[in-house]
Amino acid sequence: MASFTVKDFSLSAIAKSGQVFTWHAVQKADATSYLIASGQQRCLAQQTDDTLSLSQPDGGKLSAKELNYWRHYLALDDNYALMQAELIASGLLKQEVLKTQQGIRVLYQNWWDVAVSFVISQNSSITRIQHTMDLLMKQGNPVGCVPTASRLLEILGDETLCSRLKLGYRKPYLQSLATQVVRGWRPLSLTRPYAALSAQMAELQTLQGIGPKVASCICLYGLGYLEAVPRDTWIKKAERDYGFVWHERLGGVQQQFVFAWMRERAKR
DNA sequence: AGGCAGGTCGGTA
DNA sequence: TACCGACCTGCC
Repeated sequence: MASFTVKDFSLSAIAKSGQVFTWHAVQKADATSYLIASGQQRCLAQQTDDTLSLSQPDGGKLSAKELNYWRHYLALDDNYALMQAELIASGLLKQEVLKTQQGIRVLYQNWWDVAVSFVISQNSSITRIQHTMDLLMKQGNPVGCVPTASRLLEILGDETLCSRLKLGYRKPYLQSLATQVVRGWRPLSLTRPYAALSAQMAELQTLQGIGPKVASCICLYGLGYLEAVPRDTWIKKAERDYGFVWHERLGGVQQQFVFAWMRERAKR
């Protein structure tokens, strides 16, 4: 089992931050672990204070290559102290917001996982999204991962399997998306590394069921555009009620803290 | 019980 | 370009 020393990092805060639906919490005697899926890979992550431990789902050792993959996925290479300092210095984020939301990171997820998750997320609730994703991932190959595009088409075509998912009007969207990907469609930035956000956004929105919100999610969570700001109901409320404006380079990171802050204060 | 939920689409002004 | 209702269905 590999261990990292982390600072101001929190698996549970990330799990609750609404950016990822491919984690599965596993309650153990002493702590909470998370089974994490990304693409065709899975790992087990556990945190005790400043120690983060990563292993294979069965507890086995991860290879060096796999460790690199998960280290990047979990944004362990990003300098959040610096990014937070920049956001504060810009005047666009108050210390008060950061203070109550320590430990959040914007993950570097697999873009397909994000696309599927957030097409499903539209006009739905977080608990329902999580439930649907859990069911869907049981049908993945390997089991526990988001189904590949071709596997997804099989599932959607199987009345028995599909009816359990209760996708509603999102089903044709997923069908169309998966069909495009099977035909070889890929996000622009994967073939042209420095594609501008606006170009990538426009291209994503040509797909059925992907509007500005979902496209932003794919850009931020799945393609590494830290400037992309998904404007959902919470963020629109933050703009309206508190006048938030987004940092031109780190708007997506800023948005993630604001989102958590808004949801937390709504509980009171 | 009935409205709402991390939106998108197609139609209208 | 901007706004509006419809939309599957589970959950509170």
